[in-house]
Amino acid sequence: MADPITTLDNLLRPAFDAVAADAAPVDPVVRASEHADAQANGALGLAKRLGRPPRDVADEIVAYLNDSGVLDGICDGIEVAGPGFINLSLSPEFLGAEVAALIGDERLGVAEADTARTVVIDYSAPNVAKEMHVGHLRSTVIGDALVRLLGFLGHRVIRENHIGDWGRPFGMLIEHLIDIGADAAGEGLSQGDLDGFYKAANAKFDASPEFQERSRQRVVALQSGDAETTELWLRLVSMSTDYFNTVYRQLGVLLDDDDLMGESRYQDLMASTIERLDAAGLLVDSDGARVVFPDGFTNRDGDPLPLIIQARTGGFNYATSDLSCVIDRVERLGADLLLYVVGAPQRQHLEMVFEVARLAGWLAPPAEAVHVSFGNVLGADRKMLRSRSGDAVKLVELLDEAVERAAAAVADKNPDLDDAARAEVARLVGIGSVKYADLSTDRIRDYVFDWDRMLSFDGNTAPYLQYAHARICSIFRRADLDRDAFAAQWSDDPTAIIGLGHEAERTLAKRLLAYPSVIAAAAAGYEPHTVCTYLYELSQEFTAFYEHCPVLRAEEPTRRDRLLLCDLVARTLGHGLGLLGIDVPEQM
RNA sequence: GCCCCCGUAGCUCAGCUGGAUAGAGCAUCGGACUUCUAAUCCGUUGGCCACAGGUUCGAAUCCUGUCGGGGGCGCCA
Repeated sequence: MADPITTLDNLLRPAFDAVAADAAPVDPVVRASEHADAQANGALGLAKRLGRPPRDVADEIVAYLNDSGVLDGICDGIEVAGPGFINLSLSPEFLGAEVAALIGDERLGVAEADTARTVVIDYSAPNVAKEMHVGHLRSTVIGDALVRLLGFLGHRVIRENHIGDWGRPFGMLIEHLIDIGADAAGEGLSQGDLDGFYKAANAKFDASPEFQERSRQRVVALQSGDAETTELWLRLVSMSTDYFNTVYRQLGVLLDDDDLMGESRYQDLMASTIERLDAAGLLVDSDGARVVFPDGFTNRDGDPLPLIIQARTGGFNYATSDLSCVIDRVERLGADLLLYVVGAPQRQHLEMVFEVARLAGWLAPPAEAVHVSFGNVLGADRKMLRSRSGDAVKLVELLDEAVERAAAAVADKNPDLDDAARAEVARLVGIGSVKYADLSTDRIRDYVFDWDRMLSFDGNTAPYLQYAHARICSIFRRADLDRDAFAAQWSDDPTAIIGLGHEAERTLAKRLLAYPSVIAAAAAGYEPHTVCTYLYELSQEFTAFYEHCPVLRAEEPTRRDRLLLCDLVARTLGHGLGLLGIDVPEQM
């Protein structure tokens, strides 16, 4: 029940190698094809290497395949076309048996990774006492999808939420907390008015030299571990993280308090980090600051660009913190893959941090660090998405609006649902739409945020996929069949080969079998949108099947086979969306 | 000034480890509801894949340059 493309690739290799008749192995280059079920393109490259006409080489490979019989029962058509493509048609029996083998497989054909890695995924990272806005949406949603995806492949995944809970602003924030009283502050913060709190503190800081001085002293007290200051700081942090948790629950991501690894957690490691850099001979004094000059980075004037480890004032900065973080993840957690789900502007900084970590020997193969970068969320004007007031859009308000809009759509389209069901569907569809819109385009690009498009039931959207799933559930409800029980009934029956008499069924079977390849590709590139594209194609092919192939009214055994196909589509949709952190409704 | 990312249909996007006439959705126009949810489907129109070179039997895909958009470039995080 592997992807037939993979199966063919493996089976064709010996034939290509035999015709090549030398030691170098040949890639058959098997791809899905419009002209057949699959095409092997490798003969063209091989012909070049052998200095022979491509069609002759292709013919010889086909002859070898026919003589050896390796494709007997698998392919019922092998022919050379065009300049030397080898077109391969899969036999219905083979496809039917392969797809039937998925019925009893909870993993839908996806094997666990050969070598499990320990992966730290750094994502979300909101700032204490600051509102979560759309800027945090992408990191949180993409990171969550990667957590689920890599976890499913059997890797040991460690979630880390590197919240901004330390640094200069905290003197100001703590003093403001004291001024207005912890209870009043708690009330405001628990209601989600984090921006109000931050802005008030900031305004006071700008206006009052006396407040500035208090704030400066408070930072010193915080850094020196003053008990009262620490207690106030902890209150501030916990009020904020409580708020973050409500947003995470609303959004449906896995992050919780156990994943918090804020900047403050690395403060005690900083001194030794600097010592180790010094011992490695990497530290250089530059204008009174202690820096490292990794190769390949230059500043405006073309001079070497330093990574500043310790400022002239003696203070540490985020480079130091990020290096300590690498050490912690590799040495304490035993990670061999560090993923940073961080916006594209941080690229140079992260590359410098990674390079210095390599120079210091902290990031030695097989351990590696990857910047999983992403673009901005844009408004209709193609500029950074802003609220009407010009501020960043609050994430909670965005999510509330998504659910409201979905509720209106559901009420309009399916008035028969009762209030509770409608509210639940609206939640799944609304939140799912926002997440899907974020995940369904190549993350490296900016994307345009458009309510109407993401909530549309047409096109590559969450509602379209969710609707396909709901329709399948509806078929089983109509037949008074439990999906799981029905699948279980046939999962161990080797005679339950699914008949694929209609082209739409055949197309669906091939798509279902391609799931493992898609998951592998998505994981290899840290690209959730690969899964989205696949699920959309699956949904389109399902609706074509739905239009052309009656399920319940079909004669046995076609009825059974179509029900099994429906179940596999529903499971694949549910599973794939699940990997993206999106839930599927039973009805819509 | 240097570096990075992006540029595919009117709009929003796939395709980019090179493969046969470049795909979806929206929008346009024309069809399909006594039939498992028409929240759907089918058809139609629409492209010098930013531009110019190069590599190759073959380039949207790889290389170089140009143009356009965005971002980064020493003591904030």
